[in-house]
Amino acid sequence: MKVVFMGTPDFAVPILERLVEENYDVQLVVTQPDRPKGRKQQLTPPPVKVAAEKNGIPVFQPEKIKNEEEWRKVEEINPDIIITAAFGQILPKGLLDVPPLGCINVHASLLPKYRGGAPIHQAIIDGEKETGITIMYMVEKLDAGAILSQKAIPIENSDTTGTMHNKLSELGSELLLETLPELIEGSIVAEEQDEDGVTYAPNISKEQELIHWDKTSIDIFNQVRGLAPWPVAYTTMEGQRMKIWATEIIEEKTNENPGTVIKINDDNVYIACGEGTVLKLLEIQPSGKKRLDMKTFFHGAGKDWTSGMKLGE
RNA sequence: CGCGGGGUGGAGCAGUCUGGUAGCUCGUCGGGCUCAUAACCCGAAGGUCGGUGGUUCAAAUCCGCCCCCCGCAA
Repeated sequence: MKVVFMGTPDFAVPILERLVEENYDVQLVVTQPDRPKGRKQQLTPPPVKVAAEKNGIPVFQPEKIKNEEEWRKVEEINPDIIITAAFGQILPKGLLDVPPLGCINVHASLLPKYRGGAPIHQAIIDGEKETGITIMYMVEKLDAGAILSQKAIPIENSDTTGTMHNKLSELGSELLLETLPELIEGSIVAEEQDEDGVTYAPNISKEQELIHWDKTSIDIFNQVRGLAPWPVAYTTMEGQRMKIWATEIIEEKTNENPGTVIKINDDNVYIACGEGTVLKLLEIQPSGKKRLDMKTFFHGAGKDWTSGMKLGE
């Protein structure tokens, strides 16, 4: 059985690798073109490309798979199935119709919730207590196809997008390997998504990275861990940008205005949030500096911090 | 050549503008106090000040080139 795998970032790598390990005949890996990355704008291959080359699988990097001359190249392989995971491009109808077993996608949410490109981030930002993996058929509309299988896992308070990303990537590869045999046998029945339960998780925008201190400590706590380790929530201090990597909710109330540094003792810093709630900072990163825990920060650049200062200005 | 911050004992920083014996908050090690301690007191070790070339009687500090880290932008 010929498999074509389509994926791009780290999330897709374990999924591809497990397929190869289980001896699925992955004949072609389709991934995004190398993109300039970082300060130096260095052309960097996507992680999936690296993994594919390591396994000696041919790689195809179309600029736009929508273009017929591009997807026809995939058709030439005559794949029995196309499996995607965070590919980053929408497959055109013509290509969706190519494989006899269909095109299936490994998506990091419990569909119909969180359709879109940032399901893990959004679930955590929303304070969800669980999320999961959905494997579904692909249709023209984004993440809207009939569901083949689904598996949930809890989101702990200690989880961030980073930790969930790893857990879900692993869960995704497991679920895929469980689902594939059933799909091939035809013993599985796909279920249409409940359109009433649909929510969306579009890619994180710049605005979502800024912390609004008038939100409650719980909301900010969730925002911070939902954006860690990428792209990371930030605030400002005397005009300087400052990333917030980790926080802790404090069960106290305050009358201070949101954003005010209300208390500093030793390495503990408490910030007033909305509705009188309080948040403690654990790890921050001033612009141009490295990520520091508060104790370390106060040994150096944070020496002059005093209560009464305001964040977000 | 995209914009900007930075590289100073193990950590985080000051000192650079106005060259002249390298400092702060911690950590480490030894000793003391204590029932005890992450607390307190006393003492010690530890730095070619990113690299390289230059200016100078003298360079962490001024000038040139290179390397690395980070924030923004893409």
